[in-house]
Amino acid sequence: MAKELKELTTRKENYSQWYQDLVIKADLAENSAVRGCMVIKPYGYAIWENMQRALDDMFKETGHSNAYFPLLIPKSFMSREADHVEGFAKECAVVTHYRLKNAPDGSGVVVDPAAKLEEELIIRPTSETIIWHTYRNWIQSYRDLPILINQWANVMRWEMRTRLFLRTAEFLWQEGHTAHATQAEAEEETLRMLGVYARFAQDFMAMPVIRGAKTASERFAGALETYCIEAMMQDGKALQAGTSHFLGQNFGRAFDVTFIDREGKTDYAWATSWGVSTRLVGALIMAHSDDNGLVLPPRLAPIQVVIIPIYKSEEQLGQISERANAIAARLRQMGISVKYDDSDNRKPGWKFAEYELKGVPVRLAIGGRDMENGTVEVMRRDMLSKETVPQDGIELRVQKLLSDIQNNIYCKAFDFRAKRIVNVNSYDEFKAKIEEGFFVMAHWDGSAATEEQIKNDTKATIRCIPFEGDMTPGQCVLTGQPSERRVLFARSY
RNA sequence: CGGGGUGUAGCGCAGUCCGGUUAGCGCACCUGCUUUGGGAGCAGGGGGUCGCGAGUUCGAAUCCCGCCACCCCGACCA
Repeated sequence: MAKELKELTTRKENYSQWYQDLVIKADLAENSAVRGCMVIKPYGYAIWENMQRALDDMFKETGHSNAYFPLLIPKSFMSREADHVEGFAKECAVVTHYRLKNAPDGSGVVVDPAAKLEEELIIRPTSETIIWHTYRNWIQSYRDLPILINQWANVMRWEMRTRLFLRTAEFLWQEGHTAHATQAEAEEETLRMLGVYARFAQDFMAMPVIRGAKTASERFAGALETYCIEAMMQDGKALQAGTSHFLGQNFGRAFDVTFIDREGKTDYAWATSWGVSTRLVGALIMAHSDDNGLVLPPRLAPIQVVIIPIYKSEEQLGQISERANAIAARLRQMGISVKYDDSDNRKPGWKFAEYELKGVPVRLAIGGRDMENGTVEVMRRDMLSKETVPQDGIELRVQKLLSDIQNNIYCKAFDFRAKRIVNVNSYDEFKAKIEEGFFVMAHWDGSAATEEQIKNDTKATIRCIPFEGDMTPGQCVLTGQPSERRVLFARSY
């Protein structure tokens, strides 16, 4: 195994340490000088850009448009919706002044007390309030509805503890905010977008997810119903990978957004909001990586194919480059992103290890032997297996391989999860399986008190009430009270 | 905000207990030669407010006092 990777703690030893090291070694991101904020480096950002592109296409297909709303939100907006303010107040950064001045004693700059804002501004932790304030002016009639808008933005939540990509004080995300004339339409939209997220996770991230509803205590602040997709990381912990909220008329009422319906009656608009964030990059890493580094699904990999020459002289490099560039050009014509790495300050072995660390799905190596035989060595990252094949027809072979890899990574993640989901019927078994890192399907009596008790005992929370699965009634694993159906418990990030 | 830990070259660390030459090692970087099919070898070279401040001392990375920053483990969360 590679030298530098040996320095990494192994996945089993300390998973979260391993994760952080990997993010840094693979050059995705680093901690910044600002508390809890992250610098996303070019390679990490490229993954996010690929995610953005795919998601944005899906949003367009479902009729949404992008727009942009202000970063700063007047403090008073936050208090318009009671649950919303309760949920977010404790993690808001607040702008109180608009000017600095030189310190009288020459020690630097200080906040100018004379420049105190009459009303403080909140750095958005989410944009429901500013957006619904704006929608008020956009909506008069049912003919103005629905409004289907998405925003790509940064938000800030002053979290106590942060972790690269998974939880940072500032993060990048998209937030969809829609307004509808009827409850049914808004509910449909909520579920439609949850479906978009689930498809994105499975088809692009190669990450199977469980769809379901949050319990009342885990609901988004101000929502009537919160749906989510939950994914299993390789340490068995759950990661909430996306949420979609049915907000009812709460924000319509709070911001006085009314419209005249077909019958001429006035009603409040119905709302949804939904979002995914740069946390997905963290999810991608934790779902697939192995001890050699990242394993990126081809559909999101910034570099899908890397070509590495193995040469003994400048002259030989010239010949290999000619061949490699021709292959690269044909692959690019097929829409495949290719890097030809002929840098001469690294040896082939170093490059092999480096691109494995970075999760490049396919590696082609061409050396003197291959030039004589008309072959190329193909390595697939997901299996770490190599084979030597003819250069003729390599493009189609690579194209097929990329799709095989995409598929295989998904299957691997799916199998991993399947082995770690279990039905349990006793509290002892429950505790044991949670401790082992399982997703546990268990009966719950529906009360917040039980949920809380289980969380205190085991650190496991109800991740969701799944849409699919065992619907037979039973008895609560803690209290023995009647339960309509099993729900999903796990420890989570 | 509680409990633990760490600050020494771009990165990773040793040295601190028990004060004493010019502060050291690995990686990276620069130069040269040999190498190149799994993280190359040799030789030479550059790079340091030892987190900050104040103290003890002939002498402080090391001891005392104060401060700051970051990391890990909890409580909070996309």
